[in-house]
Amino acid sequence: MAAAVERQGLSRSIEDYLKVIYKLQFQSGSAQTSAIAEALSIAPPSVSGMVKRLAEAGLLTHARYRGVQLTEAGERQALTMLRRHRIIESYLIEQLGYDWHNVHEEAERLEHAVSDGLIERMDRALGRPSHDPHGAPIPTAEGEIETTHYVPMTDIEVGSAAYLRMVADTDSERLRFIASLGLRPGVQFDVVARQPFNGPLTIRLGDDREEVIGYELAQSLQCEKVQ
Amino acid sequence: MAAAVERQGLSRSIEDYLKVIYKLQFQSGSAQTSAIAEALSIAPPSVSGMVKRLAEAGLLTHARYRGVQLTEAGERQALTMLRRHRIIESYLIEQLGYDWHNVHEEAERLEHAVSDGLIERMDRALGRPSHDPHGAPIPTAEGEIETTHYVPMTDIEVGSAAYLRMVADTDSERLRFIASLGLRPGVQFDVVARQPFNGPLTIRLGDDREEVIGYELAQSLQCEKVQ
DNA sequence: CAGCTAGTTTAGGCAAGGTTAAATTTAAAT
DNA sequence: ATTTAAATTTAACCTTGCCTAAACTAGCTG
Repeated sequence: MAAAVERQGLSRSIEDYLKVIYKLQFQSGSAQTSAIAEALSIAPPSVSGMVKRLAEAGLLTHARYRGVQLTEAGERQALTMLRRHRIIESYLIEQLGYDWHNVHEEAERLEHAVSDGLIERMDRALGRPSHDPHGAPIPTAEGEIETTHYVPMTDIEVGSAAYLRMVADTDSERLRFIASLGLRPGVQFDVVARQPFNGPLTIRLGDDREEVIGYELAQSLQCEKVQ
Repeated sequence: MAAAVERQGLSRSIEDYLKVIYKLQFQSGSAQTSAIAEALSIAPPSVSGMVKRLAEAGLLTHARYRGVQLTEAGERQALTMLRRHRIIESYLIEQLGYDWHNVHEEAERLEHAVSDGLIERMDRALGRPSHDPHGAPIPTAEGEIETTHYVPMTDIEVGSAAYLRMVADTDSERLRFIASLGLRPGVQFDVVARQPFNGPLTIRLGDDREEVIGYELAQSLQCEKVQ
């Protein structure tokens, strides 16, 4: 079973698989072949092949025709990748003048090339942040991560207040638009109106400015209700 | 002939080949299969195979059983890699507290992952240096490079003065030792004595401190004579 | 409970970039 | 002018990670 668990240099591909599987498991509780393929933009049979190798390497377990489950070793590695990605994004924004919306691609490449030592130095230079600029929690070097599940903005009732906590970092155009509305992780707002049939929400921000937000966009904004 | 010259994403391997070939050509005027293999720590037949592909891609020309010659496209790409490597090393040392002797390996991985945009930002943050901390010239974004050939310390006559200009960045232990002697690019010194039969040199530094330097080490220290 | 569909896996291939062993060529040395 | 040693190339093969086409479950639906 636990064949070559403790190897150091996992390939770029393997690192990507583990990260994607972790995210799928976190979101929907399971990771299926087609979902992995979709997320990595590759064909499903390629996933079947890789999954077999990852299972042999002890990084995940696999029940035929059912999904896939990361082992502890696999999850540890996935969290390492998440930590790298989020620290790199933070560093590029804080220290090198990148914008919110154009760090993802750069981090996606760098995360496979940096050493733990470099991540440690970046982390120190940043003052050991707990979250990245998109609001995503940064796993610790020991592999611990805050697992709060926020709620989409569409779940906030009219009349109640909430904080915006997290936005997905993957879609550059979407991020640009979110920023143009003055929305950032941490801002507080009230939902003042919403239209039926998955219509847009109207929210009021701290400076009494009101913004209208389409349903789909609102779904992607992870929030926390004010008590 | 000039098949796929203008492609954007060259593989890691190809980038390494081009860089190594450029360095060999610069040092000894030619790049032979075995020298390339040696520099990349791979077997000579692997080089033959790759050389064929690189020639087809228009990155170099190849005369059977003779060496290899970069084309303009190949040289441009090699200089891009050199620029990346040297800016990354500079950045790690200046901005992230790395030491002289432990940046090479990290830069060797990062140089394949960074975008031109990131290099530009690092360059700006550093104040657009002309040389890296080992004294190596940094090619411009346009692919121009200072091609001064320095002389090894062993070529400085007893009694004359010179500047240390450049040290190789590849050997970590050697760099550590060089630093411990107080030697850095830019320091001036006099050669006060040398033993025959490739024996050690004695030099005097600015603060009148004298140091004895073995022949082999002295050969690796690139210097410029004071007029 | 039989059948269909969607999702998954197997089979067979391909390209990149390595390997070792054998054949060639160059160039140096008798 | 040969011979020979060293360097180079060719041949045959391996691994990784992807592909398409075809075969196979699982589980819903009638």
